[in-house]
Amino acid sequence: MQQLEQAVGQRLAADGVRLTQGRRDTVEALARMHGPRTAAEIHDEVASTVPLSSLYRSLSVLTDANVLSAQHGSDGVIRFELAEWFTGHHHHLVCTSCGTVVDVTPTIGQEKAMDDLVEEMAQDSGFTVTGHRFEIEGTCKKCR
Amino acid sequence: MQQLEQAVGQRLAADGVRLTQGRRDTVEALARMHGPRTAAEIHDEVASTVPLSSLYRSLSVLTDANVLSAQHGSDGVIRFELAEWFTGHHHHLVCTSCGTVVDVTPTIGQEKAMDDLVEEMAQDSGFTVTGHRFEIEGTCKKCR
DNA sequence: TTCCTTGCAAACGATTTGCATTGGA
DNA sequence: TCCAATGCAAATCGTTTGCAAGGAA
Repeated sequence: MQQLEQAVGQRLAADGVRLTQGRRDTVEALARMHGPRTAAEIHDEVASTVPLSSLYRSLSVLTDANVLSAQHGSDGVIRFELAEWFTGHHHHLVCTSCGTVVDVTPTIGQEKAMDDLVEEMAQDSGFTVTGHRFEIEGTCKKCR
Repeated sequence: MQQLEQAVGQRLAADGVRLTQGRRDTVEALARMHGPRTAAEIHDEVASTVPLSSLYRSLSVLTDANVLSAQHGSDGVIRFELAEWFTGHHHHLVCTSCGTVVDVTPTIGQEKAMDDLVEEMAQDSGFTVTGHRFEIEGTCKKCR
């Protein structure tokens, strides 16, 4: 966990901002939680030390510094998680009923197949491909 | 356009709701606009006949009836477009610089490959897969 | 009549911001 | 010291809703 903290510190420093206790708590909570979480969910974990408005500010700073990545869910709420340089490349399974999001890590073969698809499909669009987002929609156990 | 209207009428009827003038205007504006549009953008087109709150209600009814599909953008705003039964199944190429969105229609083979990937990746998640969203990120000609 | 629909204004809820205060390098 | 960071309350803004009036079957 110290190495995570150190890496976070460096990324923040590169942006000219500090790694404060509140930000440390936020990153740690998120690391503990595994997967995308809303500000409210994170706040439940750090409420005693970080008020909601400060949490939002931390999340914003951390996302700018590429420590976290943010995704806007279909329920209109933003979910945060550790960026891929830490968690590894992955995709999301989203429950269209309750909004729950679960990480799915593709095998090398799957990712290769996906990259090939991406290249093929973008072929004559004039775009330079820089990445992809793949989201599997479904209904989770609880909602079925 | 009459066939679109008829199909819309049927879908609404199946939900026990009416195809009113406001809803007709909304669908037509969207058909004219090609691609995902926000409520505000649609409202600009129909402001003289449909107040914003009614527009939101129409969009909700139309989405429930599967006449439209809604997507939550990375700016937290909902964008609506004609559902795929009308536009055909497709994915989006998004320019991460200017936000431009281009439709990409996969070939049968590509879509098959994608479906296989989806099934594989969702395998032991406990989710019942209902669909997928695939977004290719890149830089468009203009922004390069 | 019986529902569905509409318009307006007010309510909501997640997120953001102004401002005065605190704290770390 | 100096400027970023914090805490609180108030403001934003897209979206939703209550309610009374209007409309189609």
